[in-house]
Amino acid sequence: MDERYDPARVERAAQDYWNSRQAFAAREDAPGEKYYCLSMFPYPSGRLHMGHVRNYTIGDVLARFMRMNGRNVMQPMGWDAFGLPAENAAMANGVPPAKWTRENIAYMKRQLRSLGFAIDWNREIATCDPAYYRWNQWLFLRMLKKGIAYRRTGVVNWDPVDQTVLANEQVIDGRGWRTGAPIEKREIPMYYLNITAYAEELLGALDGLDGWPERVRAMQANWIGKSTGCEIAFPYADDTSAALGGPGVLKVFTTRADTLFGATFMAVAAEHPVALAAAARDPKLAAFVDECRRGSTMEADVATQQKKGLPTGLHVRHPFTGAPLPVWVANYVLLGYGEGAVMGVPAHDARDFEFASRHDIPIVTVVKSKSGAYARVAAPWIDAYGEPGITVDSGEFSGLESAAAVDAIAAALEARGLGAKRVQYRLRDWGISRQRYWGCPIPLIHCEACGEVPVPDEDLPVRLPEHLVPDGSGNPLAKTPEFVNCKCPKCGRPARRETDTMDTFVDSSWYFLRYACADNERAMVDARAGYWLPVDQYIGGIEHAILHLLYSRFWTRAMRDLGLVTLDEPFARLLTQGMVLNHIYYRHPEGGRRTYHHPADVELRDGRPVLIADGAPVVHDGLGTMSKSKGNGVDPQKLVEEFGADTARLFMMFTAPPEQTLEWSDEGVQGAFRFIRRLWKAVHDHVSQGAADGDFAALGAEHKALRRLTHETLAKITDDLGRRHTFNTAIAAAMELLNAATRVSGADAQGRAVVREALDVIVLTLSPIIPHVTHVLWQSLGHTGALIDERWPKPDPAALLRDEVELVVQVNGRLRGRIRVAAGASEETVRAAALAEENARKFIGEAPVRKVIIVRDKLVNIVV
RNA sequence: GCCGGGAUGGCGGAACUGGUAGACGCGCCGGACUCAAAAUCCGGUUCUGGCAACAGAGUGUGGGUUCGAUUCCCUCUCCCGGCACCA
Repeated sequence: MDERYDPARVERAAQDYWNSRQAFAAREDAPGEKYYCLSMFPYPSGRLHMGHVRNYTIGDVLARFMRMNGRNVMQPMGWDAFGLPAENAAMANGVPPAKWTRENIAYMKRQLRSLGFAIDWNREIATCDPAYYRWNQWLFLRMLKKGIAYRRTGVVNWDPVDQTVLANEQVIDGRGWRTGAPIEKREIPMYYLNITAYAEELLGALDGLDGWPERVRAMQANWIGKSTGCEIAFPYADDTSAALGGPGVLKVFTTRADTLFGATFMAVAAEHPVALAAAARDPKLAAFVDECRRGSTMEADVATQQKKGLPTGLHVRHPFTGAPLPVWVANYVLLGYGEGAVMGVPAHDARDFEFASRHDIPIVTVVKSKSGAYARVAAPWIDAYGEPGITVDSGEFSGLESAAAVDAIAAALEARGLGAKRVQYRLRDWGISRQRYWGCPIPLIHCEACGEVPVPDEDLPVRLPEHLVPDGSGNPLAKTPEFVNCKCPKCGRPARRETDTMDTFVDSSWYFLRYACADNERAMVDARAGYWLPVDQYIGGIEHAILHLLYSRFWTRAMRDLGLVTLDEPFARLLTQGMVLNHIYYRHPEGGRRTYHHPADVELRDGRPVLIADGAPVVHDGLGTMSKSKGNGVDPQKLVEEFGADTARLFMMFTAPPEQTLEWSDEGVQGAFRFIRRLWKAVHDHVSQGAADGDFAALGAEHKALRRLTHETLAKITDDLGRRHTFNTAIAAAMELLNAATRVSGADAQGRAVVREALDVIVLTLSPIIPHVTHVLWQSLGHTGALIDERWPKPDPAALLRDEVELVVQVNGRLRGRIRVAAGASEETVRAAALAEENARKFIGEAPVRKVIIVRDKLVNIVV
């Protein structure tokens, strides 16, 4: 073998071997239990970034590990190819999104191949291919028929200058990102998927997802947001009946019906009918309603904005006392949640308290919390005011515990027909219509005579014309007559094709099913999906913890209810990897724009960051995700060219556990490269000494210790890779073993045998992480078979036995000494040895020993 | 604002079920090799005191439970992810 490690040569050799044998093509009839290993597919933005490298390396390590453990592994890859960035690139460069996207895919595919991932490229899909998205359309029509999809109006951001709908991220401080024009809200017809019908099931099934991180399950549960409460109807007072043209009720939903007697006002959303009716007669109110409607609908904005309100002058009546309650319009009440109206109980709700204090609305205490001995709620607000307790001043419902009061009040309301207990979810239905070009067309035709008509199955897919270039002023589809103009499938008269496209979350909600049968042109899924699904291990960024994963769980169930799959949950186990960060440095010249500088161009002088080029200081802006705008990205391509794919993979896996954020470090890359070179040299030195045919029959203490370490390390790496997914500690253990193996005196036959065994174990167990170099080293070590076809080794129990163990001796929990005792020594022996330990005795002194705690094979704690 | 997560040497991190804090790597310091440098190899490296043995302090803040807490409970601070049209 070569004395020098040459990554380019090694990686070409290994990849040529795998490619020539189609080593990673997955077959349904191959032996072994199936293992479907899936990493979230990338958006083809142009170049791979480090987050991708990290994501796909994690998946690849698991896929290769499982393959060596006898599993029939499938690891596919594809492209989340529709979306906004392609339209932005088109506007900037005048290139059609289709061309831009396909070129990006070709380039990124080459990059992925260079990293040596064990991917079955035969199953590759791109969501922008008609062969894929036709099934979006096909399923959408079935959902429409079954009532899972439906049409209603929804609110969008409207840029009045560009005459176009903007995404939330294109709205900056309430203005269009390109035009700077104040954004208006518009209500337009859209299609929705009835995910709320599945809320209960999606919530309940979280308990069974024990292969998912607890935090993701918690986030999903909170997102679904089930609350059990009470619907309460407040009858209109005469003024409100008059304004709305007849009697009626104002409905609210509350989880705190026990505070009903503390309600001193009502608050409704700006779009609520009562608000609109009042605004019609009051210009000031109309202006306020208008202002609210212009404001952001983003939850974060709504929650942090100043709470504002105006009285409508109208009233409703308390359902029990009949007392009139003023109705306010408030900007913190959303039409989309609950009934679009809330009852204001300032004494027991922090938000209502703030609102009432500002507007001089009375505060009436009706619950005494068990802990707080207050008689009356008064400023400042304390959390105890909002806690449940015993009701007071609540008529016939006084003196009850909150829970009992809720029950009693709900029953009384129900008897009067003014309310009932009800379950409410925070989750909203999923609006999938996008007024954009680069997405999957919604397969509907609008006919003046027949209304909304589905495109017949035989006409699917509705193909997206690929030559268009968006210019930022509306959806180019709508301006393309050959797309829009069509015949009504029902009556044959001229009709208009729907020009909205689908949310890209639709594309990603079922791609994992399509990998199982990507070549099937006749059906969306077939029996092979039954074989491969569910995904055994899904790997992706934590930023997808809620939306993508929840939509996929819903979509899978929808397909189940349409009889296409028998699956409930698509992803059995989930690993959410952390982001890849790098330092951010910038300069901010007077009156100029910030200029960012790459961390590689910055060094520390006397603890202060300066630009190497001119030695003048730069500002350190902490750590952030690698991005073009912050100028702190590192190109995986350069990394692979300079150090090789194995170093890139090793660095990613070693530097942090997968779920944590990972900090980029050029020195860390060097360290990873150095380790591979050290491993190469160790194998080279070993094999250049000739055969290693000694046996393990009568080893000396030093060789016995190395052999024990070899098998302890094997056991640890197996556990770290297979169960804990802590690749960093697995690598650390392999490094320790290499350090020990290169230190042992291995010139004699037995020494050579134990060193050889250690090297075999290191090469085998690191092969999922650094597959290229280990592929070549395995051959150098004299093995004839290919490493990828080897079985994962098992530790030899005999090698793990110890004669002696070292115990820590503590006095009152403080470390005072160490003792060595025979393995399996009795507690009495251990106790006596500990009490005899010299340093420990100094600390025991004359004091009587009160207790001795013995933790087997670990420590003895003497309590005095 | 709400929901979720995090904070350990100079740095990334380890300590898995309450039991030796700092594995492994980086950086730094010293040495070997070299005409020299790079590379490589060997040794040291939490802080304070001490020649040393050893002692004291120490896991973001303040408190609690325990023989024993980085780990469990409460409080606060700061950082990160998500908040429904970025993907």
